[in-house]
Amino acid sequence: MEKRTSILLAEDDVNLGHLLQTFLKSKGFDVTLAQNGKIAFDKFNSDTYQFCIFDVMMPEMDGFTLAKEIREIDRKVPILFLTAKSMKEDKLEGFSIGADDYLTKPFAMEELLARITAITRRTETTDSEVDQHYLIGTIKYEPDVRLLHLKDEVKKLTTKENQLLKLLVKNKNEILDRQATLRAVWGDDNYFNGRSMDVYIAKLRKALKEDESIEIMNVHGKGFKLVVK
Amino acid sequence: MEKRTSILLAEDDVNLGHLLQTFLKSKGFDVTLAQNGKIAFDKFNSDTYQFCIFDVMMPEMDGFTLAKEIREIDRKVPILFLTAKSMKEDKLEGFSIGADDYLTKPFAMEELLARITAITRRTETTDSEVDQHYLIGTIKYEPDVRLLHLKDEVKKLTTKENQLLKLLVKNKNEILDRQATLRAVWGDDNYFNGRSMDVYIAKLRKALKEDESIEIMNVHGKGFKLVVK
DNA sequence: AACCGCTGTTAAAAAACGTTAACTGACTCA
DNA sequence: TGAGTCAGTTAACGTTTTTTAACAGCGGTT
Repeated sequence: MEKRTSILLAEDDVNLGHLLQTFLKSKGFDVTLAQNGKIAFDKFNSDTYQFCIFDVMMPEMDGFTLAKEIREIDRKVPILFLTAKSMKEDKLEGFSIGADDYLTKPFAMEELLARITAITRRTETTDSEVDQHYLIGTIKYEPDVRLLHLKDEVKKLTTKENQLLKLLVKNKNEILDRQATLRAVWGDDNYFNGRSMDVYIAKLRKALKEDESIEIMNVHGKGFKLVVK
Repeated sequence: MEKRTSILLAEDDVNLGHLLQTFLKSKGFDVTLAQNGKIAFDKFNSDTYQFCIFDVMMPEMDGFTLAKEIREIDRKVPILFLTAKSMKEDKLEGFSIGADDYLTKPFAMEELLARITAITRRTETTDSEVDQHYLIGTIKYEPDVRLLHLKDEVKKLTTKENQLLKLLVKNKNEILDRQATLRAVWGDDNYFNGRSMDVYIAKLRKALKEDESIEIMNVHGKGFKLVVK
């Protein structure tokens, strides 16, 4: 079976949105269209994307804010901004957030395609296994199908377990920020969601405890860190 | 499992950042990318790195300031600067801070690699065990897993105990500056954090007291010094 | 000696986290 | 339609970690 690069496209202009979606699909990409930043953020956190294209100006949540939120939990996924303004400050702000590229409207479709392929070629050597799977110590983990291959069982993870573990794994050996995680997985970082997250951390620890070398350690006041000795 | 030299790369230009990250990863390094100096400083203080590459010009906190802060608490970790300017004053300022090398943009990837291997070869003789562990007198200490191997117990250190002890050990036999430590571990050097630090010094003294030859001595008004007789 | 800022230590208070179990709402399926 | 299941949240209780308070001692200065 052949899997394709999936792109998350956040664009509030429905006309342009559909146009781009149709074009990119015809070029062999899986394209998910989100009407605004909030929807895009939710989609990013519930599925897996290899690439992001964000319009800068959008209702609910603009492209910059969206990118900032995403960068807190994923420092690698390529982000390309679309903007009507060509102001340099905008560009600077975008790049300091962690943009990989920029395109000023109006632009040619082929131009967009060229940038996407340029960026994906750059990143695909290292990690971009399109069929995502990880090894946590000796335990195989497939986030896309939410499966954890234990010694004598294949454990099916729930949505929340999977979202949380995916973030931990993507940020292995680094601190996964508590607030950012709550916003990404629970949508809001209030007290109760915090407690809920702690419950899920306990569940994951239990699920992973068959491999002694795996530890989800707490960094007081900051977040959690997945370490494998 | 095989552990690799981990590099902290502070670069605000995401294009270049990813490019370098990808390249260095392909060459066998663990590379953590930070978008600006502040993020880099936090990462440096919560994880362990064998090498630093800092862009000089960055938002939030520039490469020189970052290096200065780090040099106050770690005088050994190799720092290599990337700069667009080739001005001699810059070079001088960088070297006076304690830079190990310099690279002026644009540069060839292989050039960077050559400098890194040159520097790591130079320093690895002394201490660079990639799998970090220290001996404080007779007590084994593993900062990455926050463990202190005492005579008849393996003590788990808390986040703060570990951060503080790591700094003391890295600055063994030298004065660990009070203000710099507070900024590194507590983020701010106000009065209460100072008192909190004194409490933690007391805790560490208690934890290490089984080995009579270890002493955390105070240097009035300056800071603390870990000495092993 | 008298003073004042700095440090040592212990205890209490306050947050933050760990864990288990009860609860809730949604869905399933006889 | 109503018992059963399941994911997720909330409650409850315990523990750990960190901060703040309180008091005592120390070091340098005048």
